[in-house]
Amino acid sequence: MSISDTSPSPSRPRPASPATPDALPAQYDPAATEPAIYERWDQAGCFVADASRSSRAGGDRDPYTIVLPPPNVTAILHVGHGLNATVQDVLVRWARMKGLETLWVPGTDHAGIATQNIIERQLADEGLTRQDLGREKFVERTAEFVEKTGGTILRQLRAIGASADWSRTAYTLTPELSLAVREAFVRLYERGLIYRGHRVIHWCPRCLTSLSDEEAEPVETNGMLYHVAYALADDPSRALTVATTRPETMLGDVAVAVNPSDERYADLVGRRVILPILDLPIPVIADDYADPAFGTGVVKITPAHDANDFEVGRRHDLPMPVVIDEQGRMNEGPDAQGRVPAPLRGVDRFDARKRIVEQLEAAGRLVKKEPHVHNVRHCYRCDTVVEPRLSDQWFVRMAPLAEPALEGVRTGRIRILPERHVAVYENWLTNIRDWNISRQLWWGHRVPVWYCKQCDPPNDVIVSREDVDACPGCGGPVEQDPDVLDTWFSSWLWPMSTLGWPNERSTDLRAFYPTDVLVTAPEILFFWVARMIMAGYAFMGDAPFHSVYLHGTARDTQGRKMSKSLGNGIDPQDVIALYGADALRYTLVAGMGLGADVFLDPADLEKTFAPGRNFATKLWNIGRFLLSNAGTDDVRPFAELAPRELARADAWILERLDAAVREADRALGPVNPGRRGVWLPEEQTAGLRLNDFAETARRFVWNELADWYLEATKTRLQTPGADQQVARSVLVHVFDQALRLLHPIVPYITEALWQRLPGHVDGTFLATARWPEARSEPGVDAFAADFELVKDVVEAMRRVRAEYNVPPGKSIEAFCIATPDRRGMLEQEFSLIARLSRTALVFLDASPETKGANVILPGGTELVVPLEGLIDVKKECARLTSELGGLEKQLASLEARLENPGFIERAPSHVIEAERAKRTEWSARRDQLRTRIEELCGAG
RNA sequence: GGGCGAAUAGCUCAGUUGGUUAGAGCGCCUGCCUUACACGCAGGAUGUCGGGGGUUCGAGUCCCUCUUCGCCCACCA
Repeated sequence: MSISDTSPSPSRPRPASPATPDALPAQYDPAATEPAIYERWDQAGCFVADASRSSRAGGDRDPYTIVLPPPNVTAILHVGHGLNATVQDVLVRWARMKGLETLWVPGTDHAGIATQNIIERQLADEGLTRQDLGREKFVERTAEFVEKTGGTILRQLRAIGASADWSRTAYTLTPELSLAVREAFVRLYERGLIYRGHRVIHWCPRCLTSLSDEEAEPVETNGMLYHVAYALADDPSRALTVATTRPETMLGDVAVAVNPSDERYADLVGRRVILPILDLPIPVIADDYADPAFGTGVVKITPAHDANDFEVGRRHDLPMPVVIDEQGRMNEGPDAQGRVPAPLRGVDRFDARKRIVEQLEAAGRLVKKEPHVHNVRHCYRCDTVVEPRLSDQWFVRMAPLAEPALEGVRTGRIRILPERHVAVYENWLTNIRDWNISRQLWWGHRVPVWYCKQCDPPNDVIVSREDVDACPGCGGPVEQDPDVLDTWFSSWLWPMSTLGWPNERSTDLRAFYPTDVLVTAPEILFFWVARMIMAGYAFMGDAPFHSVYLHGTARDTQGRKMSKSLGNGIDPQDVIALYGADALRYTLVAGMGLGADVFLDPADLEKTFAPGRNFATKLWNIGRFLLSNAGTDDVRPFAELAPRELARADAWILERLDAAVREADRALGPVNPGRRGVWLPEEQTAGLRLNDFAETARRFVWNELADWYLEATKTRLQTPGADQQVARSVLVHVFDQALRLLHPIVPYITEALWQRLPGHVDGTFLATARWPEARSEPGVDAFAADFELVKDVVEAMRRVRAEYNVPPGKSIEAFCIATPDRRGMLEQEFSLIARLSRTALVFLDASPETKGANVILPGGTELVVPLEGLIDVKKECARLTSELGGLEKQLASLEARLENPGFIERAPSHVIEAERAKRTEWSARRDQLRTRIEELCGAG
């Protein structure tokens, strides 16, 4: 029997490994392994949470809950989702293994504008508009589309290993979640926090809807500043020059404003100027809004098409003519009264700008135009330039909601990581503006407001949790508000609504709310995170989570954000197909400091994901080694081993394992703030260092377990006897623990290997196995520490061999001078050292006469390597002299420090102690070095 | 305009309340097909810690200042 070697190395034919029934294929094949493993986890219900086990519902486990930031229901997976989901999965798997009742709620968002836009594009291809279809048909069609194609992304998340509880998959438009939306609206209305406002809002002329402030994104734009002369009505020889970037809006001008303190224009206030083109007289008013330092200090006032001008208009009780229609064309709206000249009617706003500038020029009213850089807001969904527009919308009064949300962060109930975002959060909440929540769309939650068609006044509003058929006042017919709610009005309820709110007796809500960590990108801190916190306090009286983890962005090698439009994205599925989900996850986690961006090269997936792929291969090969050495026979249970049976290498690797477990727990940090529910100052920024966790685990497995323990144990494993059993037992135990440690990052390969470990119980999964715990205190095991000296000696010998080009196959001898206890230990480890360094130690009581390469190790152990014929005495002298020089310099500054009265007086005693110990150590080494130099080079 | 942050090895970044000779990964150089692994093994090189000033016995770490880059907010028409 021989193992199947599917891919023989091209450069060297490999002999078959020793035959064992459990031997693994030489090559790990993620594509064949991963889907099958996921299927088994799923079928075994590994990811399904049990509310009754939560300590909040009478169970004995602390709950741990994460809600997935719901991707748009029409989204397809990109690397940003992959990053986001990987972070959550690492945390969730870690918590699950730590024994918490862990729930990761997945789901999707109906994404009002985004989804509606997709369907409208489809219709456009068919030559139709949504109006052609009608509202009901349109919504039907969209729902069908979502039904058919939606949720693709959730299936894709499974492929990357996301251990979400799919039995609880949520969607913002289900009846349950729609109920939550209505409840929230009605409660806020009843508290007086929702109102209908008539004001200038951001309007997207392409999506034909209003937008919130957050949805209208400022884009720096190179525009023109036009200076236009408005002649005085009573003195045509004089004119006021106003500056504007948007001349087309002058059709809606109702005044020009100057600052009340501006002496240049003091005499003009109250007089009138002639609005060019229309030849309309409009007043000159005084208002603080006009900045004397900007331009000419005179500003034209267009209340219907500028939010600031609107405020000025209100203060001065000015008319507010609308001159641009919903589509962004010049047209007569309310109050316009002939302000749009016939030739301009129906002309697009940007064409109209050109024409008006031409007309002004022709009329000699254009004083000058100059380039001007300013921010222009664009629709966050379609990038169209947003039009400020006067209209009626529903608003949420935010200031009262912001108060507890600010308090929650200030008191440590919620922490935001990285911490620098706290300032941004506080700044936004302290200056918060009311939230426009109505959208003139068809896809979304309908505003739960009805208007009676008969009552007087006719627009009396009826706000209701249930659908309304007749006016409760007069019994007459009613009409529902045509608008839908902002998508984020359902998203901000997500942590509650997915768990059953508003049903406050819902088991899930009781067992799992508040949730634990919210993992997302900083871009939606305001859109979503801050609003969820507000909703949590407003409706549940508590924060929805205790930690906000804001991760970085995936960028290409030039630092550009990965995006579809730039074509510099990476499809996670390509990476999974090529190298496996584990390789993807490992690479992302290892490359991602707290809040730091991840740099990936879309042009070279091979190189980009090599760290993950290589690491998976390494793990696989350790597994192969283990199974071929310990895979067939029964292995002694590790717990039965007596300490005195252990070899130094065993003690050492066990100590390193404990250190790795401690470090991993420290990197991931406290799971939650504990019973107090409030973070202590010292915990405020602790944990969630996924890259530190990955590095700790990698270092342990690769640099300690594979590089040293495996190498040190090979002979023992191949020599039958009691010690072989000990070595096998330790090896299996340590690898088992290592797989547990790594499982949150690379779940598939660790599960595949773990299930094949000797002693594995059928039907048990690493995904639900217990997280390792450190058994020992750091640094107390002297036996383990001995191995460090063995390592030092081996490394020193390897260095000497490399430096003097000793052929790898050639064994050499080295003289070793050491204190009796160290010498005794090294004598016991003679054969191990000999094998690892190909050097035989010859123990001497004093320095040998022979000249050779010299190494002085910490602790006074000295090695002299004769190397006849190879050693260049001059070179060796130079090397030692330079080493001595460096040491003397360091020693001198150390001495100076120790003789500095200020240091002795003020430095803490442990620092002084350490410095003194260092001085002793260094002096000894200096003396040794001097002696060797004298012996070696003294004569010459 | 306001606020926040960053500047440490070629690259990406650690560096905890000031206290060993400033670290890691990747990359680079040298040698090696050593029966788990060449997706590997062994060894190596590399930093006036952005500039200047200050506090201190002691500064990558604290303060000031300058420079250069980010990010967020904002009503410069």
